[in-house]
Amino acid sequence: MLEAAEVVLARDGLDASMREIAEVAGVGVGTIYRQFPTKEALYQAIVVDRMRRLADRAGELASAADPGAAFFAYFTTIVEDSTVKKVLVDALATAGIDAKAGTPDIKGAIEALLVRAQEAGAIRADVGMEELLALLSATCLAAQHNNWDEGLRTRTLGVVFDGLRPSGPVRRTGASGA
Amino acid sequence: MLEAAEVVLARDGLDASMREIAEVAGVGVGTIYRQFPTKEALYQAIVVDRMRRLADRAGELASAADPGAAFFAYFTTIVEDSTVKKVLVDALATAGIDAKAGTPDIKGAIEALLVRAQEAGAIRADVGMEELLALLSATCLAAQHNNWDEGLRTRTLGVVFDGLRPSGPVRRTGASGA
Amino acid sequence: MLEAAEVVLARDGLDASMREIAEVAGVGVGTIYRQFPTKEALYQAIVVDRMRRLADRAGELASAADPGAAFFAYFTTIVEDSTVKKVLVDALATAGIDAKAGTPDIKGAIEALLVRAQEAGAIRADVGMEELLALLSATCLAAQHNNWDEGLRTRTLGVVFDGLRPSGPVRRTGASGA
Amino acid sequence: MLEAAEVVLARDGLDASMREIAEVAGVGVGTIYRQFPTKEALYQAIVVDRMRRLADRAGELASAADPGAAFFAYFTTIVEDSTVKKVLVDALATAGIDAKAGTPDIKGAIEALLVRAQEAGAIRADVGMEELLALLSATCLAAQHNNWDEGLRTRTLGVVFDGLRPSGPVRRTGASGA
DNA sequence: TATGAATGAGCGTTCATTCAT
DNA sequence: AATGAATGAACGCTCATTCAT
Repeated sequence: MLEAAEVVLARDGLDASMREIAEVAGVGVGTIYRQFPTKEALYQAIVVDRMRRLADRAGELASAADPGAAFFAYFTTIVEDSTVKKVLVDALATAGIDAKAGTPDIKGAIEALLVRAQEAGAIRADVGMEELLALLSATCLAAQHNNWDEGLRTRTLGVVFDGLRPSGPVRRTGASGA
Repeated sequence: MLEAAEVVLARDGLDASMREIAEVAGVGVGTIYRQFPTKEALYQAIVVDRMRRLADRAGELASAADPGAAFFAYFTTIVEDSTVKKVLVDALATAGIDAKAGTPDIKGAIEALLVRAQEAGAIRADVGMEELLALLSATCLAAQHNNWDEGLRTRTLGVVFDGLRPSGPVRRTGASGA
Repeated sequence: MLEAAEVVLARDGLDASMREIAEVAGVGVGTIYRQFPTKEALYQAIVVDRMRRLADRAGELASAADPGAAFFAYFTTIVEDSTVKKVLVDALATAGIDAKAGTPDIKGAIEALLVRAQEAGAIRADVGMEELLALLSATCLAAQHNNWDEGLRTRTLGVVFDGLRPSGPVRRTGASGA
Repeated sequence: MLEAAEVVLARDGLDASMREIAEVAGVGVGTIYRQFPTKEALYQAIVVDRMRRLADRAGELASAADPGAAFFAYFTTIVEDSTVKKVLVDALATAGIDAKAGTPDIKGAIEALLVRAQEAGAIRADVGMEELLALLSATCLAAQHNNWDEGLRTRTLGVVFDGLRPSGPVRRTGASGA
C-alpha cells in the first residue's frame, strides 16, 4: 500500500487524491485511513520509507573498496532517482523528521560515507554534513523539478563534485608543479 | 497587489487560495480577477516580474570591475533572495517562458555575466549555461525549501563556487606561480 | 439603451450580464443602474416596451378591411417575431404586469382585433380573451424555444387557427351543402 | 434524489443551485455529484426519466377502446402535468435526445396514438408528428410558464383539439345534414 | 451626471475524512 | 477488518450591485 501510494504520488505529485491512491493500491479509502490517520501521515510514512532505503543503500556502500567512488556513486544514484520520484525530494529536505523515534538514521549512514571518503582524501576535509545534505537536497529538488536529462545531470554533478574534491596539489598534483 | 500575491505565495506555496491572497492584499477576490483572468495568470505575472528584476540586477553587474566577483555576488544574491520568495524558484525553473515576447531576457543577462567571468579566468571555460542554470535553480529550490540560514548558504555555495572555479595553477596562480 | 438591452437579451438570453449590455449600449454599467435599480427592473422595462409596440401594431390593424385576415395576420406576426426575440415571449406570458399604471393596454388592443374578427364571423364567438392569450403565449414560447422554421410555424398555426374558426356549415358551406 | 431534484427544478427553474437541490433531497452536494458528474447530467437524467414515464403512459393508452379519446386524454394529461413540472417542458422540446441509445422512444409512442386516432377518424389525416409535437410543447411551455388553471387549460386545449379534429360533415354530421 | 473599479455572495465542483454496513 | 457512500468545507471563478471619482 505504501508502494502504491509512492507510485501515485510519484506520478501525479502531491495533489494526487486519496481515492486515486486507494484505487491503485486495490483497497478502499477507508483501509488507508485505518493505517494512516491523515493524508499527511501517509505522506510522512512514504518519506520515512524512502529514507530507510536510502540509509540501507548507504550502509551497503560503507565498506566499499574505494570510499571516494562509493561516495560519488551514492550521491549520483540519489539524484538520478529523484528525477522520477517526486517524493524522495522531501526525504532529504525534511531533515527535522529524524528527531522522531523509529526513523532510520540516514544521516548517520551518509555521514559514514562522507567520513570514509574524507579519510581517503577524496573529499575535502572541511566539508560538513550540513552542506553535504544541502547539496544533495538541492540537486534532487532541481533534478525532479526541472526534469534533468542524463547529460545535464552529469555535467551539473560534475561541478558539484569538483567543488567537493580537495583542490590544488592533491587533486592535480603534476599540474601545480613543485 | 502583485506584491501581496508574492508574499502569500512565498508563505503558503502554490496552493495559497485566491481568497487568502485577496485578504492579504486587502482587496476583494474580484479585484484580482479583474487584472489577472486566472490564478495561473497571476502566478505567471509574478514569475515574469521576478525575472525582470533578476535580469535588471544582472544588467547592473554586467560592467562591474571584477567580473568574477560580480558573478559570484549575483549567484549569491539570487539564492539569498529565494530563501524568502517561494516563487522565484520557478522563474529559473521555467526556462521555456523566455520564448514569449515581452519576457525579460534573464538568460541573456546571466550569460553575459558568465562569459565575462570566464574571460577573466574566474570561471572554468567548460561550464555551460545549462549547468549553470541548473545549479542556480537547485540552490534556490533548496534554500527556500529547507530554509537555509546564512552560514549554511555560505558554506554550500562555497562548495559550488569552488566547483565552478578553474582548478590547479590557474586558480591559485600567485601561489604556485613563479 | 433599452434597445441595446433588448438586442443583448435576445441574443444571449436571460443570463446576459449587465456588463455585456452596458458594452453594447456604449455606456458604463453605472449608467444603467441610474435608470433601472436592478437587472430585473431593466428586464421588466424591456417587456413593457415590447408590449407597447405590440399594442401599437394591434391598434393599426384595428380598422383593417378584413377583420379575420387582420386577426390571423397579427397572431402570425407575433409568433414569427418571437422566433428571434427571446424576450417578447414574456411580454405575453406576464399578464400580471398590466395592472401597473403606464403599461400599454395590449390586452385591449388585441381584444379589439378579436371582437371585430368574431363579429365578422371569422372567429368562433365562444373564444375568450384568456384562451386567446394563452394560445398566443404558447405558440410564441414554443416557437422561440424550439426554433420553429417557417414550414412548421405555418402548419402548427394552421391547426390552431382552424380551432379558432367557426366550424360546420359556416366555414365550408358549399362543401356540405346540397 | 431524482425526485427531489425534479421538485426543486420545478419550483425554481433551471437556475436552482446544486446546494438547494441537495438540501431538499436531504443529502450533501457531494452525494449528488457521486451519481451525476455535472449539473447538466443531473438535468438530463431528469428529462430522460420524464420521457420514460411519458412513453410508458402512451404505451398504456395504445390499445384503448376509443383511440380519439385516448389521444386527447394523453395530450391533456401531459399539459396538466407540466403545470407543476418545469422540467417536463424540455423533454418534449429536446427532440434531438431520442437519438441516444437507452432513451425511451416517446416519439414512437405518441405517433402510435396519433395514427390510431387518425385511422379512427378522430384526428385529421393531414396532421403530422412535427406539428403535433410543436403543439404539445407549446401548450406545456405556456401551461407551466403562465400557471394555467384547470378552466383555462380546458378552454385552450379545446381550441387546439378542435383544430386537430376533422371538420365539416364528418364531425358534426347530424348537424349539417338536413 | 456618468463611469467602471471594486466588492463579495454565490455558483459548480472536488476531495480529505467519517462511519454505517 | 475492510469498504465506499456520504459529507461539507474550500476552491477557482462570475457577476449584480455599489460608490469614489
